[in-house]
Amino acid sequence: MLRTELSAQRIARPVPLRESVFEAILELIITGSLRPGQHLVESELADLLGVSRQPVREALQLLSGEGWVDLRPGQGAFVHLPTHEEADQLLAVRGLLETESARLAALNTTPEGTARLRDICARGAAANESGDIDGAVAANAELHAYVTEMSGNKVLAELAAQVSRRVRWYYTPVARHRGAKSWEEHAALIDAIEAGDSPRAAEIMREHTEHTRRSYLEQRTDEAPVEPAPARRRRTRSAT
Amino acid sequence: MLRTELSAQRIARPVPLRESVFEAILELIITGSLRPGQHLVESELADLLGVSRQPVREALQLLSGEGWVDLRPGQGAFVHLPTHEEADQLLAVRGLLETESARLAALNTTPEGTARLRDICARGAAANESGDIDGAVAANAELHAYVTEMSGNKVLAELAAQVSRRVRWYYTPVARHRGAKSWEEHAALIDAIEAGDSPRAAEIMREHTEHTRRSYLEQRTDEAPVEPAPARRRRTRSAT
DNA sequence: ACGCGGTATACTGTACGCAGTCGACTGGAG
DNA sequence: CTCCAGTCGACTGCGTACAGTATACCGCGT
Repeated sequence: MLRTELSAQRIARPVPLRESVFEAILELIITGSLRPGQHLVESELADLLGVSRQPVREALQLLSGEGWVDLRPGQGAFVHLPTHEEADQLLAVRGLLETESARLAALNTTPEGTARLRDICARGAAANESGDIDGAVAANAELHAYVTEMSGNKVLAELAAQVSRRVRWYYTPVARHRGAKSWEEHAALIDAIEAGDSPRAAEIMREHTEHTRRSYLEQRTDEAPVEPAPARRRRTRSAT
Repeated sequence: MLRTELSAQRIARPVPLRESVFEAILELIITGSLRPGQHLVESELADLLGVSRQPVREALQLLSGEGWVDLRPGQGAFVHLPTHEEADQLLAVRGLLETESARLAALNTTPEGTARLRDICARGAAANESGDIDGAVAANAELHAYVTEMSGNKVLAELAAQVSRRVRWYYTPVARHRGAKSWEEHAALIDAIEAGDSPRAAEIMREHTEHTRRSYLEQRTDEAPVEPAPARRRRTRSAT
C-alpha cells in the first residue's frame, strides 16, 4: 500500500530559490568552475546568482548532505576535495550496490526495461565511437541509473545514484581508457538481464565495476585525484 | 582589550547553533516526541529551543539530507513517514552493506578489534537477559557500527551508519522477538572475524541480517510501520 | 443542506543588518 | 632574520523583518 499517492497531483508551484541555487552550484562544481578544496564565499555566490545569502546558505547545507561540499564551522563551505583513498572506497561501494542492483534487475526483467537499456547502450556505444567522451560518460551514468531503478528497490537506487554522482569526476579518464570494451560488457549485462539470469547479471556487473575500478587505480598518479583549487586569494589588496 | 582573559572564561560556542539544533530535533524524532508525518513548524521549534528560525531552518536542511525529514516546497518540513515497502528495502540494503563490511572486517582482523567486539557482545547479551531492551538495541547498533569501521572502508561505514539509523525504529520489536538468538549469531560472527575467515563472516552476517529482516516482516501489521502523527492542529484559536 | 468563491491567518521563503570570529598582515623585540 | 603579539579586514552565524503563499474558515448562492 503506497501512500505516496496522496501528494500526487500538484500544480505548478513556484520552486524555492534554494532549489535552483542548489542546481546552479552543483553545475558549477561538476563542470569544474568551482574547484575541489575551493572556499565557497556565500556573498560571492549570492552576487553571482543574483540572490541573497540565505538561499545560498540553505543550498550549501543540502549540498553538504550529499557530500559535494564540506561545512567547517566558523569557516564556511568548501568544495569537497576527494582523496585517492576515498575514490577507491567509493568505487568499491558503487560496485557492491550496482552488483546487487543487476541481480535484482534480472529477477524483475521486463521487455520494456531491456528495450530501454539497449537504446541507451546503443547511444553510448555510438558516442564512444565518435569520440564524444562526455556523451559516453552521460550514457554510462544513465544506463547504470536505469539498472538500479529496475532493481525495484528505491533505497538501493537512491544510494547508488548518490554514490555514482560522487565518482563522476573519475569517469572521464576511465571512459577514455577503456573505450569500447566497457560497452561490450554493458551489452552482455543486458543480455543476462533480459534472460532473467540473475547470477550471471550480478557476476558481469561485479567484473565490470571491478574493471572500472582497476582502470582508475592504474591511471591515477601519486597526487590528488583532482587538482585542488589554488591558494586562497584573500586579502586582495595587491591591486596596483 | 582584555580579550585574552575574557575569551578564556567565555562560554564559547565551539559549534554553531545549527549543530545543537540538529541534535536536538533528531533526539525529538528518535524518542518519538515528534511523530512521523508531523508538520515541523519552524517558529515552534525555534521557541522550544530558544533560538531564532534561521538555525532551525538550516538544521532541517541537514536532517532532510539524511532522510529524517521531508521538505515540501511551500509547505515546510515533515517528519519522514516510512512505509513498509521502504522499511523492507532499507533492511535489505543494510544487509548488503553489512555483509560486505563483515567480509572486509575478517580480512582486516586485529586482536584489539575482536576484543572490543566481544566486550560489546557481552554487554548486549547481558542487557538482553536482564530484559533491558533499549540497552540491547543500543549494543546491537554499536556492534554493527564497529564491524563496519573494522572494514576499513570509511565510505561503506558511513553509508551503513546512515541506513542503520533510519531503520532504528523497527528494531525494538525485533529485538524483543529474536532475543538471545541474535546474540548467539553475533558471537559466531566474531569468531569468524577473529579467525580471518572472510567467507564465513560474510555468510553469517548475511544470514543474521536476513533473519532480522524476516522477523520484521513477520511481525509487521497491515498498517504503517510507525503510527503517524494525528490530524494537523492548525487554527488553534480554541485557546482562551 | 451542499458546493463555491472570498477572506483571514499562519506559515514559509527571502532579504537585510549586526555581532562574533577566523585568518592574514604588520610592526616590534630578541 | 625569526618569532611573537597586536591589529585589521573579511567572512560566517544569527537575529529580525517583510513579502508571498498555502490552508482553514465563512458567507453567499444554489
